[in-house]
Amino acid sequence: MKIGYPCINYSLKCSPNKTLRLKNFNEKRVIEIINNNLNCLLEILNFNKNHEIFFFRISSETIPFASHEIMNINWREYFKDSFLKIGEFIKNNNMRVSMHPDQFILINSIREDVYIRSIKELEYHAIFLDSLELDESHKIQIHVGGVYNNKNESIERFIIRYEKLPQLIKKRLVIENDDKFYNILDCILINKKIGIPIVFDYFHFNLNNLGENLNDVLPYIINSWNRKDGIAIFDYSSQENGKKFGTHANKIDLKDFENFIKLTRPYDFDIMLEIKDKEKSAIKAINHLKKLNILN
DNA sequence: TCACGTCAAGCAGAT
DNA sequence: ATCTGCTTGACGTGA
Repeated sequence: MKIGYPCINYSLKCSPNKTLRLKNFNEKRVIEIINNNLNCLLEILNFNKNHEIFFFRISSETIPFASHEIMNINWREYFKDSFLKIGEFIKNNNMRVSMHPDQFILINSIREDVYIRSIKELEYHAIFLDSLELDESHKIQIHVGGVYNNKNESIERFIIRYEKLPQLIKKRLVIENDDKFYNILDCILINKKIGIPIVFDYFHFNLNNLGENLNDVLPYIINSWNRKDGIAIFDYSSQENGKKFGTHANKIDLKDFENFIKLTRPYDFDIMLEIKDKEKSAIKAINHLKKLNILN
């Protein structure tokens, strides 16, 4: 079991998320920014190593405009040395990383242009992880997508398009149950047809379910991950008190976290903490699991 | 230097 | 038809 957090580290001064506006795009500037982002990523991974954090979500913004037609540098080649260095660091320290493209990535979109752009963006994520020379246990997670007034057809479209994806994307792509549209039962249904692994989002499960039991769905989720995929990935968050239902917590609620851990025993999986204070909660969670003798 | 409107991209639901 | 949340940081213009 590895514990991780997404994209940013507030304890460090650097940002791995620097970007630039499209209208200000120029080659020199974007190279500087990518350099900054990659250096910062390595700095974060080093921080993580020092705090025994072995799971991390890499920001989709690491290479700004990577899949945009304006991108005129061969970034894979240009930053080859950095990629190899970062990849080595991840492998040498037995870390796992993942990526999570944002809400514009919809392979089941009814709009052809959105579908095409989504594939390009997924390709960027896949090439990024391939450039680090990481095996396919390092995943790219997306939601199933839009509903477009017909869920069955939209699931069918997802399946058909998934089957057609290039192998470099397919080998890394995993789906996550979301808070509004595609619940865990939908994900299990899709997994049964195409075998795509399922990221189980515990917070979304609590927000969006049809009354199914956690214990009934857990075996399906765990088994959706094959040997080459690594162990399952779970996303964890809890409700921020006093905020609108569905708002992610600012800091970890250790009691709720412990309850989640107890409810999911004895399964083993890696946990991405989607909590706003990032590394602080990850450190707390790890310490807590050590106290419970779940981590050593 | 600072504040604040805006940023490549979609969808769904509310107004 | 238009706005807002998702989820949040960071850019960069204008004062």
